[in-house]
This record gives sequence, C-alpha cells and structure tokens, in this order.
Amino acid sequence: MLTDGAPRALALSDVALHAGVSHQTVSRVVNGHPNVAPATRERVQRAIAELGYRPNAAARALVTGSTRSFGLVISHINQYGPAQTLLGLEKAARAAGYSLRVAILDDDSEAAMREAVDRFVAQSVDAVVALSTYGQAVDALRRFDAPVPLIAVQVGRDESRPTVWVAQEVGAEVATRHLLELGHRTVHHVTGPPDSLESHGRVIGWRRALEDAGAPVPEPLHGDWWASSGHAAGRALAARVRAGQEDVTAVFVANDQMALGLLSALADEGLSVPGDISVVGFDDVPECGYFSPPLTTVRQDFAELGRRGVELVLARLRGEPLESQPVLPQLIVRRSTGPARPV
Amino acid sequence: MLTDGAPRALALSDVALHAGVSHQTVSRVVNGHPNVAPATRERVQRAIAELGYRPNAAARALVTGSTRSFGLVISHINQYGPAQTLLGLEKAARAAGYSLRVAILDDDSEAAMREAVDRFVAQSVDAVVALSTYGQAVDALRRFDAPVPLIAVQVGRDESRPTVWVAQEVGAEVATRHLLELGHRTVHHVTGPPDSLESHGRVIGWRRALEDAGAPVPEPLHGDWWASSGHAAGRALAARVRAGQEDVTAVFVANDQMALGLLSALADEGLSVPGDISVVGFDDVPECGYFSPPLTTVRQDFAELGRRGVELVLARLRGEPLESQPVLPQLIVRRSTGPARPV
DNA sequence: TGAGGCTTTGTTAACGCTAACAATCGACCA
DNA sequence: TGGTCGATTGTTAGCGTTAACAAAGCCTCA
Repeated sequence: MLTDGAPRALALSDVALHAGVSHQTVSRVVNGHPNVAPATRERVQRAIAELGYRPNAAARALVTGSTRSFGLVISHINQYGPAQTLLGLEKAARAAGYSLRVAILDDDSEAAMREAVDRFVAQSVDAVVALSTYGQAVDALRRFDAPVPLIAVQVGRDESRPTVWVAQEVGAEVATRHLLELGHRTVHHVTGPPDSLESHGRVIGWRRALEDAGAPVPEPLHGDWWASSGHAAGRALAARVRAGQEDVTAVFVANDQMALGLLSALADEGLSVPGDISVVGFDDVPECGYFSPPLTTVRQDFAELGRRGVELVLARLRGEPLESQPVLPQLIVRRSTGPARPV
Repeated sequence: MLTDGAPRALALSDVALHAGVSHQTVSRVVNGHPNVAPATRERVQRAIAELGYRPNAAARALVTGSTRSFGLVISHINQYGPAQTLLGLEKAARAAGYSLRVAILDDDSEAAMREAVDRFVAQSVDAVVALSTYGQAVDALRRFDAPVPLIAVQVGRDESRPTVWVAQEVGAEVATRHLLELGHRTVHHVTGPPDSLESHGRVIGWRRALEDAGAPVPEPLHGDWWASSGHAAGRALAARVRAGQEDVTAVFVANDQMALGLLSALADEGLSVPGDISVVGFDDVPECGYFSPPLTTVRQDFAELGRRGVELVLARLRGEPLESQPVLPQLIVRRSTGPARPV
C-alpha cells in the first residue's frame, strides 16, 4: 500500500528511464502510435508492466482538452426507467473507452440544469448527455449553447438538437387501441406529472387513438408517477362508477407504479380487474408480471435508449451527422385486460 | 454558441488581463485566499463574472493531485436500493464540493472490481466508494491496497476498512419477532442470492430470532431478489402446505420484490394473506403500500446510507478516524401480517 | 556513391493551474 | 527618521502529458 508518505505516482519519465528511451517514445507506445520499432515497443511495454505504470488522466486532459468522459445529467434516478437507462449508457460508454460522471438534478429548474452542464464543461467532459424530461430543464436544454456536444435522451423529437427517444405516442396509441379492440366504449387515462414530456406524449397518443376510433374522450385524471397518485386516481374512478355518472370499463395508466396503485384502489373498492375494469400500464417494470392481476403494459427498452444515446454522442464526436431515431415501445399483454362486458 | 472554430476557453491569464492584475492574484481570488485587498478582490470578481470564467478542472487536478471527485463503484443499479443510495451519495458529495464518477460492475468478480478501482485511481479521484455487496467483489475490496481512500458502503462491519452499513440482522430479527409475536409457531424465509452479504445478514437475523424464541428453524427457500424468484418460492411453499407436510403460516421474504412475487403466487394458489399466511418483506420500496395486500416490511434508509458514506469519506480525507456506524432499519407494519389462526 | 526519402527517436514547448519565493508598499515604533 | 514587519502583489517553476519539430540512421535508386 502506498502509505502516508506516498511516493508520487509513476510518470512517463520513470518508465522512460527504466526502458532506456525518451518519455516521448513511451508516450507513443502508450497511445499506440505507429513508427515505433517492434523491439523498442516491446521493451517499453515490459517496463510499463514491471513498474505498473498508468497514465495520469489529468495531465492528458490538460494537454488534449479531452477527458474521454461524458457527463450525464439525470433526474429521478430512483425510478426504474432512468436507472435502467443509466445502466445502458455506462456500459456503452465504457465499451467505447469513455467513463461517466453523473450529476443528479435537485429539481427540474432551468437553473439546476444550467449549473450541472456548467460544472461538466469546467471538467472538460467530451459531451454531456441529458436525461431529463421535465419542465424547464428541457427548455433550458433547447436553448443551451454549450461548448461541448449536448445530447438529449428521452426528450422526444427535438429539431434543434440530437436526440434519442421512445415514441411515447405510439406506445400510448397501441395501449389504447388494444383496449378499444377488446370492445370497450372508451378508455380513461391517468396521466403523469404535467411538466413531463413523456406524460404529455402519452396523453397525445391516447387521445389520438380515441379520436381515430370515434370514441368519446373522457377527462383524464392526473398523477405524479408514484403509486400513491395511482391509488387516488383509482378511488376517484371508482367514485365515478358508483355515482353512475360514467361507465368506466378501461383505463390506460401512464406508468406501472401508478397502475399498481390503481389496481390496489380498485380492489379496495370491490371492483374486479379485468372483470369490471381493464387496466394497461406503461414501462414494463420487472415486477409487473406479479401484480394482482399481472399487468398488461407497454414495454420501453430503457437500456437500448442508453446505448443509442452513446452511439449518438460518438457519431457527433466523429463529426458524422446522425439521425435522431425513436425506440419503439411494445405492448405486453398480461391478465389485467379483458373484453368489455356486454351491455 | 462556440462554433466549430471554437476559441479556446478562458484561462486565468485572460481574467488577469481584463482585471489588470497578475494571474496569481486571480487564482487567489478564485480559491478564496486571504491577503487580497478588498478592492482588488472585487475587481477580479467582476472580471470573472463579465467574462464568464470557470477554472479548468484538469489543470487544477494536475497540479494539486486532487480532482475533487469521488469514484463510485456500484452494481445492480437497476434495483431500488442501490439507485436510492446513489441519490443520497451524489447529493451529499455535491454539497461538499465533490463530483461523482460512476463505474457499474459487469459482474461481481474480483477482476471487475479491481479494474474499476484502477480506472478511478488513474483518474486521480480523491476517494473511491464501493457499493457492492456481492461475492468476490467484496473480498477484493477487503484485500485492496489502493493509493486512495477506499470506503465500503453496505458491506456489513468490516474490521479492515471504514464502512457504512445497514444492520441487516437487526432488521431481520425485528421482522421475524413481529411474526412470532403474532402467534405464529415458526417463520419461513426466502433468501436473496447466496453471494450477497445483505442476504446473508438477513438469514442470520432470522435464524437468531427463531432460536431465541425456541421456534423450529425451517429450511429456507432461495431467491435472487427478483419478483420471479419470489413467485417460485411462493409456489413451493404452497405445495408444502397442500402436501400437508408443513404448517406454513408466516414468511419473511428478504426483499419486497420477491415478496410481491410470493404474494402473487399465493393468490394464484388460493391462499389468503394474511388470513392463511402472513408475509413480511424488506426494503420498503415506495410501491409496497399498494401491493395486495399492502406489505408489512422493514424500511432501510438508503439515502441516509449514501449521506453517511460521504461523511465517512470526508472524515477520512481530513484524517479524522471515524467510527463505522450502522444505519438502523425499521419495521413498517401494513396489512400483510396478522395473527396466527388458532389451531 | 551520394542525394533523397522514409523510419525511428529525441528535444522542446506548450496546456492552465497552484505553490514557493521575491518584491513592493505602508504603517508603526524605537 | 530609519528599520522592521505585515499585507499585498508579482514572478517563476513545475505538475505529466502530447504535439510539433529536429535529428539521426538506414535504404533505395540513379
């Protein structure tokens, strides 16, 4: 162990001395430059191995202006989607020889986003990947003039900036159509928070599917992604049913957590799923096959999102203009949806 | 926007020129050194603001040997606990003026751990926080001689290295005792993966509580943290019940996801919770109040774990020896547990 | 056999910052 | 009034690396 009086770490010059060459030759070997005689290269490599030399990243960064790292700005990491995306991103980044630094936004304000990007810029990251889909932070992103490539993940098509996103509308349409095809007269909807772009996209898809089918468009209920809000929405729907105001037989909930809360509320209210009401979620979290009943939902491939984000960054760094491309979600039918009861 | 022919970023000397002082004076202002005349300080600060100067982190790191950043080695980020801990860690680190770099382990091998720590060392991070509780990676950690402080989070008491951890045994004991106090003759257990230290700790606590109460210790069932394995365990238990081999009335499941799977399996098998069988989980994920029925569980404060991890790192960097301290888990009683049926 | 060109190696100068030291300026006291 | 000390500011060097250029050695071909 390098104890308290730790000798300073090895430098190129130490290796050079050991191998009997100049430090520049060592540098060339380390960076795989051509025009190093095979014998010399081997000697240097042996010296590197013997001494256990590792290049100093700070010095490299200073002279090259590149740290071979990306900054990831993220919020809501404690939710399944973002965490999974982070996983895909880190792996892809590492495979490409980049490391990842993360900044978690305290809130979705423009100031927080700006501050995070700024810190990354000062750290000379090669690119910033922003994975935030909320309110002002997104707007900030749109307007940002950063001196590094700035890639947005999961922000929906953005004309001004390279983007990777899941086609939320398509997923919502598929979910809604699935319910309509089961014979439901219409489909109710529990949204995510109002400042979330994903939530917005799902509302659009849901509405479009209803309109295309000529079905009535009921007033949506609003949630915040968490199970508790889904529970509240479930109680509200049950109340509507009991009051005889509306015939609620199908609900499309904007994510699986809220769907779980909704299922729980419906069970409390004595309504059976899918007997009385069919429910579709969104995300396909790993647990949702074990809800009561197992949840029909729309799968998003979050890890793929991360991978494509890195692809986009790399293309951008190479100067190739790459198309923004949506990841397509997929309907997973389980047992929470069934045919409408005959009237 | 800094366009393609981007002018190089501002340096100290630019600010110095603008303010009419030497670059060193600017450096002093930036670093809050004393002995700068108030008037000068203000002039420099104005210049900094006007030009929008931000110090170059790489140059600083090169000369100081410190990047003011921590490396976080983590695995299983896609699960609730690790993600939540990351959240607490990043926030606390940022508050202390440090930024976070993450490496996600591909597997829990020693090689993966070593590789990750090595990369961080080359990047001159000021400390490495390891958040991994699995198999060989933990052993690797124990043996590691890194030239930077290495702090382990959630690895249980470790004599050789500063550590923050949740007292798993205590949580498991509390959960088990809760069931025994409800009159259950014994408590069955579904474990996590065999190479997880958390899982191991929970087995110990469970067994101790049973032995202390003089209750029989049944053979535990084994899971892997995921809901599917809990489902399998649930079916296995139901089979035992049906075969009349055992009187299963209470189960302590090592995490909430598996408990969800178990609940689902029991429901499929026509067993009621808590009527026939009482179930306790572990973690208190945000959803578990909405399981069917709402799950009694043991809450771990993951974010607190992250915060304490940073505290420990900071103390270590200041040279203060800080005690390893456990975070205490807490029983949350919901509706999945009830009194044993009278025989 | 010598000029030209390639390959290989070395030398020097940055990159932007902080630390150590040097210099300047007042103020204060004997 | 001159010397001393503290406060303030400037100057220089060096962190470990890469890039640009220079030099040396060898081969090839006229």
